[in-house]
Amino acid sequence: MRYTAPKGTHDILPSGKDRTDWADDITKWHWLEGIFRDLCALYGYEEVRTPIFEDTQLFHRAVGEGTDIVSKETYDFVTKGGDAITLRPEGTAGVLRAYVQNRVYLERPIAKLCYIGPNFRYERPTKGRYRQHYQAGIELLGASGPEADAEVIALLAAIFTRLGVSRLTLRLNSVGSIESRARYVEALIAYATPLVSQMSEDNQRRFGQNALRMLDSKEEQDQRLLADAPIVTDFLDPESREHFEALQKLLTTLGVDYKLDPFLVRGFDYYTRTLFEIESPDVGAQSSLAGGGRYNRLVEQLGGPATPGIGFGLGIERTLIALQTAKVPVPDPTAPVAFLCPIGAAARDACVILLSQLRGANLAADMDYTGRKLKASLEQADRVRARYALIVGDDEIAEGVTQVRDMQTKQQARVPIAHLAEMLRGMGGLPSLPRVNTLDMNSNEKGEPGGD
RNA sequence: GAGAGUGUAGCUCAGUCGGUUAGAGCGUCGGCUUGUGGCGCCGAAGGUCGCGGGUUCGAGACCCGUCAUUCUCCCCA
Repeated sequence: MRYTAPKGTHDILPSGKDRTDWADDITKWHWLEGIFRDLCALYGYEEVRTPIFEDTQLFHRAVGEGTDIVSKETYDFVTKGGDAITLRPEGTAGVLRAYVQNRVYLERPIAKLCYIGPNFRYERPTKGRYRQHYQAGIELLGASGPEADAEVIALLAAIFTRLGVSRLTLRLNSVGSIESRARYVEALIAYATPLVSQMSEDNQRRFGQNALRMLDSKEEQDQRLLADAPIVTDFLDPESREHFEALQKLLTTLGVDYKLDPFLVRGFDYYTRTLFEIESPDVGAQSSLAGGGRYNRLVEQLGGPATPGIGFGLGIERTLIALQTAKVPVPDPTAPVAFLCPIGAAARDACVILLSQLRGANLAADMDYTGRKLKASLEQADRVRARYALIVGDDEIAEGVTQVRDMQTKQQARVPIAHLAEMLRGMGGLPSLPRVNTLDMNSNEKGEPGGD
């Protein structure tokens, strides 16, 4: 019996080869996560980590019983102790639960939180859709003004800018308050009632269950029938309208491009007012890379004080697929400064000690353990893209030196072991250049810092 | 939940009308210097042809089943 990863899950592996999918390549993940974390710090968002499972009721209440996610896509189960728990299908509910439970609002009237972690949905996997997928997201709690919306959206846009993706669309909509949305849904149902019999099977079902979602249909007949449907934004209450208009002005001021889309509807019930989504043409049918919106009643619903909030979630796998398709350049993973190439058994012993000393001096180093010929060790040094190969044979041991070979220039120098760490650190980019008398190691390229 | 496609070496894939010994490129390992890498040349290792059954003198190929996987619908990140 050979085991395979469960359906809809995937392994993320060391990269090296560009043949792998980026969504399976750990260096791409590190890169993306690094950009996300840097920007969160820049915008003042602090990380929180919450459990990957919660009481089933939390998700059912927060996300909405009628949504597809809850009605058919959650991983629900009962523990041995009889508790009903659910693997989290999205990030916001758990973060808000933690916010309320720990009374974070008492210390931080404005709480700016970010998170990154796996979510689970039981659905049929396709390109860019996984049963276990990762999202990076933020939540801004306690601020109701349009500036908060603008900041959250600007941060999202900044992530993609820094990643280097273009070819994206930011779609923007407002569904208004719960009351104005209800009025709109009523009007929509009134409009659709005489037409519903001509609509697709799916939309007939939605008509009864979640009329708003009819707008999301990709069926041509549905789109035609709904072309003259009432528009959500015409039903906004005055405050929501003002908020929405102010947000648009702010986005324009900030240079964030967006496209108004009154048909944008999202899968969670908790949204109020602002809704947005980032779309890419590069991920097959799963074009939505990130999405979010405002949820002014959710904290209250979860037992906290009435607190406005807004946030987004960004699909990491999907974003990586889009980056790969768009051939966005990604920095290489860091390489060791030194790779030790021992010649003979005595040299191997000496290299083990030397290796340990280099690492103790905070220099990324590695060595050949296979006992192969020097040629093969140098090939290995080349393969791991080491900046220097350190060649150690009986001669070098006798003299207390190593041959330091610059892998780019092929220049070599005998360097006393006592000076090795100092010299490598200097060549790693720091100022203190060694006074080694032999060949000049003229480094016209400034190397990648060897350290981390 | 529904539909379609694909499973041959570590990876990407050829394999004709069913024909006897299973193919290439890349990768890996070794040789081309006694201790000097990238390019090139030579060589080797590596296969339950996803698995089970069936048809046939003969199956990697055809049929059935099964598992895995990919894509699409639904829905979402």
